[in-house]
Amino acid sequence: MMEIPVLFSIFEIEESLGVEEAPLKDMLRGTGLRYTKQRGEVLQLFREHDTALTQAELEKMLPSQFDRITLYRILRSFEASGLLHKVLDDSGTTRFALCRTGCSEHEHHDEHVHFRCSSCSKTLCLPEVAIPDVKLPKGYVFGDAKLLIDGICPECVISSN
Amino acid sequence: MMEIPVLFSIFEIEESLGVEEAPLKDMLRGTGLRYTKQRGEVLQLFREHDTALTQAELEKMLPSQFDRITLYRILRSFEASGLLHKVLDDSGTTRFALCRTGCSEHEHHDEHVHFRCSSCSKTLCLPEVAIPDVKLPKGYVFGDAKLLIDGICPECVISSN
DNA sequence: TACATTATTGCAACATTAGTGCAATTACAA
DNA sequence: TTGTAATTGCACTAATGTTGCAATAATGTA
Ligand SMILES: [Mn+2]
Ligand SMILES: [Mn+2]
Ligand SMILES: [Zn+2]
Ligand SMILES: [Zn+2]
Repeated sequence: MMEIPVLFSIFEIEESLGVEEAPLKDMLRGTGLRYTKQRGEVLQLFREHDTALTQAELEKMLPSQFDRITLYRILRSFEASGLLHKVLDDSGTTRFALCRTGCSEHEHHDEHVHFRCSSCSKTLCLPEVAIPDVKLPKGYVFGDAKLLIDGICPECVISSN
Repeated sequence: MMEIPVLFSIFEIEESLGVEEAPLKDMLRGTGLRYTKQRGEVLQLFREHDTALTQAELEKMLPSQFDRITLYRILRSFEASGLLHKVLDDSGTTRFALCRTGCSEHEHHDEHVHFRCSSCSKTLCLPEVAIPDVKLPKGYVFGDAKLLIDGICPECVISSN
């Protein structure tokens, strides 16, 4: 079959993906994951929000409606490759948030505090707040720690004035 | 109808409930909850364990098999009256543990660390380990904190020698 | 003890979340 | 362009969470 002339450079093609899509591709490929429209949309949502999100919340925000199971598997694969981390909760549903630099498929480094606002019920990552050391009783071997603080977030404090 | 003679004193009746049942009654009534066989069994299980338990785990341990919904509601009512508190988890199911003294339906005082052993996967309450203070960024109002530490528990450390 | 009142239980029904298997489709690299 | 392997969508199943309501049981009072 005849070769079709190249109409666009690779850069023009990347640009045609939109402002954010090319970096998304890099982020995904950097972890060994293939880029798909669905994965791009999910990752983009996490980049637009600094909050931990549930699957249900994501479904409402996604630009294209795709299969629930696909989303389920995307979240798990993102976690496995160090793109997302689970955020502890006592609600019974799983929450994920974007990992900061340094997380990989081998190890997560999200030793920061999470904050849940009891007013707007958002769960925020506070990457600048480290989890303080805790002295465990004799015999316990420390692995890692997760800290969730409940309270009122700055936005809700302001709007309540 | 003829009056039936009293055969047992109130103390003998309480004793006939078994060693632990009378105190259970007191615990429940102290919080305004009625004593029932089902509630007694659930509370007894929590008293026998120093770990946080899921509904599924409780169902396997309960001496009498009663309705799933009843257990669901017992756990929620126990939490509401300050008998149990939720424990952080990322498995997707809710975990409860026995509250120490000082919790009421108005307020929970479980500012202690929880420890999850990655070997035996038990989640233990460490009431003697307080959650350290955390300095939040400007604008955030602190409510309360929950800290879960992953690692190896003393029992599992010993048995791995 | 008997009764009235009110809380609790069990059942039915439904909603949400989790998870697996497999065939069709798509991404990627040769 | 094409082959291969990863990813997706669909069907289906399991587990957990939640509410309404009628039957039942616990408690206080007479
Ligand atoms: Mn985070
Ligand atoms: Mn506890
Ligand atoms: Zn808020
Ligand atoms: Zn252990």
